[in-house]
Amino acid sequence: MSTATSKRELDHPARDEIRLESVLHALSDPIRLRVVRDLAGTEGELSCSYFDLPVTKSTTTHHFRVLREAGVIQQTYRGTAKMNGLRRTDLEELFPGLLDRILEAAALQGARVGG
Amino acid sequence: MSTATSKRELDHPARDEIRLESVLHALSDPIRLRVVRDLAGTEGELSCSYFDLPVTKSTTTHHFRVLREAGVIQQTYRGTAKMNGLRRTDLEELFPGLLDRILEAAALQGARVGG
DNA sequence: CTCATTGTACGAGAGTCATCGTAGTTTGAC
DNA sequence: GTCAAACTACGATGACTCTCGTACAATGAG
Repeated sequence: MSTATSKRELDHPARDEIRLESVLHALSDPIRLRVVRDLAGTEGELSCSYFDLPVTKSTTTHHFRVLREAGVIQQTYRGTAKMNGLRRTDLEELFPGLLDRILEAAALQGARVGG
Repeated sequence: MSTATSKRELDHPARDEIRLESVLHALSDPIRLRVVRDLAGTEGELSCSYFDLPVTKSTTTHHFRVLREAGVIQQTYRGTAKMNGLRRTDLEELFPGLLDRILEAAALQGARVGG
């Protein structure tokens, strides 16, 4: 099969378990904020290897785990790849408008600073 | 004089030096988020001693400094007191709507969880 | 089966963070 | 000058974070 989902399961917090403080902490790291911005600019999901981050693979794994455990992204295995998607709906229900404002703020700062 | 401002000066980042990551990090701590919520609910400024935080005075000082250095609050001495105010205008110019959304998210979570 | 791709687990190191206690400074009131 | 109130500075401690390297596991292609 071409896009089978593995039995390997990953722990995600339920929607009601997502804490604002954890989300803000997850997004306060430049690398993770960049990942989230890339995810937000894409329809669907992206594999971990899609991102060309300035850190090693182990560190990349770490950052994606922080995002997942904070409830910002949802991860699923597809073959050898691990696909990542924003939990837009959950976040929007819990914290209306928050993600969009943060993304907008990041874009504004990027334009200002030149990142 | 009754409300003189001391010569003791405190370092604040200029508006253009405020970084989104630092603001998010500053707000990702429960105690600091609570302080900011209290400040947001008040017209004008509040002294450090106004807050009844579950930590010692030294730790309180630490948290207010983090908030100040991130550009979230502005601090001035008035007598023996140190007054704290949100940098609403600066934050609104840099990151439109961000602070309000975070405050709203915190309020929603507080209502949900019961904080 | 073999192999390359993709990501994980583990341990370690350097750094930062939240917290405290004690001692000290600054201010205003008396 | 004396004193209390408000806050700071400093050092310490334990926890957590970001980073890495090496070794390992799961998958799909050949």
